Amino acid sequence: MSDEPDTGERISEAEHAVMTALWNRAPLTANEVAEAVGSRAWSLATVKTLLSRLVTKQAVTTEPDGKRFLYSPSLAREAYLGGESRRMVDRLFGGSAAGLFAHLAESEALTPADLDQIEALLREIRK
Amino acid sequence: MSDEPDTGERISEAEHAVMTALWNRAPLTANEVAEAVGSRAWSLATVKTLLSRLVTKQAVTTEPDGKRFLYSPSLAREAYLGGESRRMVDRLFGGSAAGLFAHLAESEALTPADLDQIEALLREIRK
DNA sequence: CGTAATCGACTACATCTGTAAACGTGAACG
DNA sequence: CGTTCACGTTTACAGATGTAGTCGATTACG
Repeated sequence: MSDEPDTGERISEAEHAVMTALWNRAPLTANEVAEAVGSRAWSLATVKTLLSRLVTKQAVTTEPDGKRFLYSPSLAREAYLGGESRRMVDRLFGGSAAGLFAHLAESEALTPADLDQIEALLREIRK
Repeated sequence: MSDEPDTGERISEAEHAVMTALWNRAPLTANEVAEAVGSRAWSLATVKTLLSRLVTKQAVTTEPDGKRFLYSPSLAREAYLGGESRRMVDRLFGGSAAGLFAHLAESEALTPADLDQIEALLREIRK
């Protein structure tokens, strides 16, 4: 029904790490992605598998570059964050962002810096 | 290292639905849980499997009641929400709650009611 | 008492996920 | 020109998850 980045396909945690690398800098070769996600200590094979799966899920596109491929994110980071954070707020707090906020506040999960920024954002919105 | 509700074991989405039923009202029999999560249209067998897995994960405890069991949440809702929301904020927003908030704000995911509540909470915290 | 209903426990099985090796092919190098 | 690299593709496999059927014991009903 459309050729947009398929938002319906769920992206797993490991895949998300790959997406993050590509969101930070793209296009990248498989090797570069492997380096970029270095913290995970994945074998190159693993990274290739994840990239393939992401291509299948249409979250990443490829562009031939000589004998290899350059990978770029097709799914925008914003769209992904939007979907995921909405899912989470829905699932955990019945869709109430205020519920989430209340929880973070109660559990001391908010740093003073967070509070300042949030306050500033609120003022901005209310302006 | 402790006999507390095992926070380490991840709870899946389906399992979370069961936990929600138990958090809303407990103890419940397997049948009652099945009714409580009615929206999911699971067979009773499925609910029983999920309950078993939750017991294994030590997120739910049982108490014999004649020939059957009464199930109660062992893992507190607050603890679960805390863990999950933290995970999400870490994963998606590099640990910045303000980042999450900014995203929700930008994507128009905040209702006026949310804004009011958050503002009130902020004032409360700052008091 | 015998049989049916009820329960939890065990088993089943297709997907998805994490992780990676094996394979085939074309390019680069000696 | 043959062999080794470098890549993408295919295949593998264990563990988690979604979903549910089967089994054995126990209870309740007739």
